Amino acid sequence: MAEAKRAQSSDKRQRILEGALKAFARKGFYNTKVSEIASEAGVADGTIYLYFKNKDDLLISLFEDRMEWVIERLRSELAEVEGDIFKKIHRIIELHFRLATDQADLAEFITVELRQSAKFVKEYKNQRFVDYLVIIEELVAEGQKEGVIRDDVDSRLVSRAMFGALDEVLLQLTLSKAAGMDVERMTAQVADLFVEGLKSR
Amino acid sequence: MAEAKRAQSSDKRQRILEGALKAFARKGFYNTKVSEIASEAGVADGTIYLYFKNKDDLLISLFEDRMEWVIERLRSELAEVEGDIFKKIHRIIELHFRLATDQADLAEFITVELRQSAKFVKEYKNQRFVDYLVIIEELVAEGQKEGVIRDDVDSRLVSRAMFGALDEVLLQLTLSKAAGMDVERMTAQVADLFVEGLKSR
Amino acid sequence: MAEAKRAQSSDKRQRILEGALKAFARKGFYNTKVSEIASEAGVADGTIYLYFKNKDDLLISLFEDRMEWVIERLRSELAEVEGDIFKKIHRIIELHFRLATDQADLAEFITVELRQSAKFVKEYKNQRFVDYLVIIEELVAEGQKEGVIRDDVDSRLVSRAMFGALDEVLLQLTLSKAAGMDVERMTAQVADLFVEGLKSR
Amino acid sequence: MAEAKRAQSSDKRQRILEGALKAFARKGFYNTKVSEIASEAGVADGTIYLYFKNKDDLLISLFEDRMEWVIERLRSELAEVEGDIFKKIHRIIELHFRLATDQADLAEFITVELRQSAKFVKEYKNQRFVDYLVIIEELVAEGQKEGVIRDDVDSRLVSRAMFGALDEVLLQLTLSKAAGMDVERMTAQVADLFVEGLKSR
DNA sequence: AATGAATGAGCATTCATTCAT
DNA sequence: AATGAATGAATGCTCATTCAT
Repeated sequence: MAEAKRAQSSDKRQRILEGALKAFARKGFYNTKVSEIASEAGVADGTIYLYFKNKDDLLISLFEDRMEWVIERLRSELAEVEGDIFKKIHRIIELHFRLATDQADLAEFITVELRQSAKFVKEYKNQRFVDYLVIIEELVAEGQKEGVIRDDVDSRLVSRAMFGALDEVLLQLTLSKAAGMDVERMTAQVADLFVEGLKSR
Repeated sequence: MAEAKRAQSSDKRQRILEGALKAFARKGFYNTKVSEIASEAGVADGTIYLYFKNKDDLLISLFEDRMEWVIERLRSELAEVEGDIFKKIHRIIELHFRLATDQADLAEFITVELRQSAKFVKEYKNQRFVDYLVIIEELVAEGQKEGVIRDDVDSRLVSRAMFGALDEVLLQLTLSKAAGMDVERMTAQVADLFVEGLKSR
Repeated sequence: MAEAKRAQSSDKRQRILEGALKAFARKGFYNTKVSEIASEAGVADGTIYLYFKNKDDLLISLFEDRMEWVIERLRSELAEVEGDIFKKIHRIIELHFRLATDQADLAEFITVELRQSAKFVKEYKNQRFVDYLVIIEELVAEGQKEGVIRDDVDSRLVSRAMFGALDEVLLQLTLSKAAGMDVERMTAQVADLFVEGLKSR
Repeated sequence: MAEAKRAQSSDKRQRILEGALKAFARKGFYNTKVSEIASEAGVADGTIYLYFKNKDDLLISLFEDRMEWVIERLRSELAEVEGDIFKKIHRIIELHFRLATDQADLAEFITVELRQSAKFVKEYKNQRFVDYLVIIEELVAEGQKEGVIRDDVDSRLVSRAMFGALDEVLLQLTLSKAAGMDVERMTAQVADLFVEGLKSR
């Protein structure tokens, strides 16, 4: 019974997060009413406040939850990659772009809301996002140690630049839902761009 | 007299735009009250509505105005560059990053608000932003025609990726106001990353 | 419980309508603030919008509600009248004038706001008001069929004229709150005026 | 020159009054912006305040001006009437209804705004309107003295009732602009109604 | 006298949050 | 835990009026 309850609770919490994701993706944080999230989640308005402190907290929790999921997936996929650093970079890019098709709402949410949140939900240092960057950063650093990646670039800077590039392209992918983008080709091109840019010569 | 009046009007419009830029950069569009913009600009609340249809229009007009300025500056600086395509790409990056120190408010505004606006002010196709991308795109295309840039990447995709990278790094520069950043070094590194990535081999 | 809730809701709705009636009667639609209605009704400002779409809708709903009540009362009183058509006309007039003393606010509201509403809330065809007119009209038509009312007048025209006369006198009664008015005498005189005017000879 | 100026001034004042009449008739007092009146009159917004103290004063002045004109016309037409009191009553009614076709804006304005003004522009006792009523009242009193009108009705009450009847029918005429109302027939019927009602027997 | 840009008080409406049930 | 009716602070926008030119 205790588990049942927890399961139920957790189920409700998840439904609220999903509702919020859908709504935020569609209309953005500021244009989404709490009541819309509630109705999307199939719960009463007040119920949301049993699981989240307020609307801001809901946004933050959503980041935590989804970024955690993304990072976990990234880590596990990277672990599977056999081959050199550049293969891994390729995989990161592929995974990033795949979001646009696999998880359109999530892609839209991250690309659009990430910046707002970083800036306006002051007390919140988006740690998950930092984690994501660190994965790239460490990969680059590793490549540098191995000598396959040039030494004259700052790995943090590179991770930022790469994330920015990926995110912007993802945004484009997401917004222009219509066009039959060839995700594979895009992945190949962007990966190649960075790989060539990063190679030691 | 007519000119004086027009000058004064235009002056008031400019002051409102500046007030809006400052306020939006500081608190974001949704957290900025019209009355704050007014007081920042030193005009009455109602005066804003003599120059702009509503708060949304003010945001859009601000984009138009500032992006136009940025593009103009980019064009004129690019025209001055002597040397090959890669020198020009270097200059674009330099100019982009210089925003963080020269025009902190503008940098903050563009990096944070650009995405929101692209998405929620649906009827507004941010033409100026597209213009900016096109400049990069054309540069890449030109390089491809000349044979110095690899042929196997889509110039539009590259322009997106590059803009994303620049913007994300700029955001970082802007948020971590810690002066410590060596803009020149960053410019050099990012430029080199892309140049190497783009070179024909 | 469901009934209790509905009763309470309906109670709140009624209180808002009463508050609106009082306020509109006192200061007119345009000079009444929504917050005044709320405070008169003992609810929060926002609560009004749970029951009415907006201020206009509140006005219209108030008409619907009160005119319905007036008409119901008129119908039931007419049903009680024993005697000829003229007795019934007498009763209509009496009832109309009695509003001034029995329901001063309602009288003031109807006499003053009816015209405004008819004209400016264009999409609203004040059906209740038409219903009221029709009652008079049918009475006249009935009298004509019976041969006791002259045939050479249009019953719709007469109903309009009679309503106008009653309403104007009621307005006077209402505005000059000086109690001195002898409602019975007025009723007698106006009734006699119309009865004599309408009689077949 | 002085006359020219005065003429010009007076011309501007008239144009403002005409603009106000048109605008008020179309949209009512509260929904008409001062700037709309100004543009209708072909003057600047501020100019209106050279001729009228404020928007209320403009409304009052418009009443004064137009009612004065109506009364003057009524008096002169009544003076022309040859025949008994009842002929004169007939003429009053005819004149009243003729407004609907001759001066649609004025008719609309009077029927709709009269009541508002009576109630909400507190300091203003609409003397012109009272004058109008008095004309009817005196006519009735005269008829009573002559013995042709029944003695048992209060002439003030009758004047109110008659005005109300006329005004309501006029309102109907005005609002339903479409229907090819037969004004003459209506005049005849309403006049006959009151004449028969008022006759001594 | 005339203008119309500027003002700023005023107000309808929204919506995150609470709390009695 | 869950509900959803109720709250009331918050704010974008309007428009009568002013006043420098």
